[in-house]
Amino acid sequence: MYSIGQLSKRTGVKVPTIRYYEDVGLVTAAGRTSGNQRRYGQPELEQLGFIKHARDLGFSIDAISSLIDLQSHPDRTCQDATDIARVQLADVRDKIRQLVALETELQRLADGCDGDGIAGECYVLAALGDHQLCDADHD
Amino acid sequence: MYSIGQLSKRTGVKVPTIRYYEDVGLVTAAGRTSGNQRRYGQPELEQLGFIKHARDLGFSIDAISSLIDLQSHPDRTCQDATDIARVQLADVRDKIRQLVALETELQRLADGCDGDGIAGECYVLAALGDHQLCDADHD
DNA sequence: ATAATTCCTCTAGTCGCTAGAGGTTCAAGA
DNA sequence: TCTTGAACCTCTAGCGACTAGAGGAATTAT
Repeated sequence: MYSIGQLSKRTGVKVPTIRYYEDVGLVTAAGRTSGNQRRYGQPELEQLGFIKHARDLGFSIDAISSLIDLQSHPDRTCQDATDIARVQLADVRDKIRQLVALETELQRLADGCDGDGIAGECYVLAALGDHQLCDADHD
Repeated sequence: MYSIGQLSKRTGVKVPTIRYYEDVGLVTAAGRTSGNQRRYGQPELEQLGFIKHARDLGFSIDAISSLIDLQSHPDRTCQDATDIARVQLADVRDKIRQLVALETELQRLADGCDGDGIAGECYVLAALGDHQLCDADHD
């Protein structure tokens, strides 16, 4: 049996976060000692590991809920889980695409000025004020 | 003179967001008609464009505040503005690095299962439950 | 003049936590 | 057994950057 602190150390999920997950119903309420402290077993450890991994991959709490539902209905087809992963993948690719565009512009921004000038003629400020100066391939 | 709605259309910043920016002091409070409606001129349009552009680039409200301070003190050196941009650039690169790692794993996740199986033996669910199955180059 | 649209303020909600106050329980050493 | 100190408990409030909705007033177009 693990206390919430031990569970936290083993999974890397912070204590208040575990309690938060219980609050929002992502994990089922843990058993308690006579003194009202939470106690966890192996299954809870594994489930929290699953959640941690999914959160690290950027899945929303909602998406993770769906995945957990799937786990507890193993007779349902795998399609749903794959769909959730694909949506997530598309999302990540979109973010990458956007960030790379931003990287390019920020690079030009940071390079355009050697930092020696005065703010009145600063390229960074000018570029931010005038979208024309950038490649305009971001939003 | 523009109403808040016209300003919104021209800048692409939503009406409630403009009011929010005024609330938190990012833009100075607009002038009002006798009927208490906000009215804007060209300088406000340009400043909001600046803010929009900076937000699109991922600058925080705080960072933008600093940049605006710099604009209004054009005698200060450009160094500060460049620093802000560089920090932002480092941040973006870090995010890209992380996302690319995630992309790789999600790709494998989405590919591992053709969606025809049942959830009980779904690769997505298994992979999320067992970090061993992934390249472990993310968090 | 009237009707439709836009505007106003205000409060509360979103997401995924995080921080802090004030109090209780547990585990280990003396 | 007692004591100490760490870990636990609940509860409320806060973060960033908005977004939504209620209820009402002003503006604009017909």
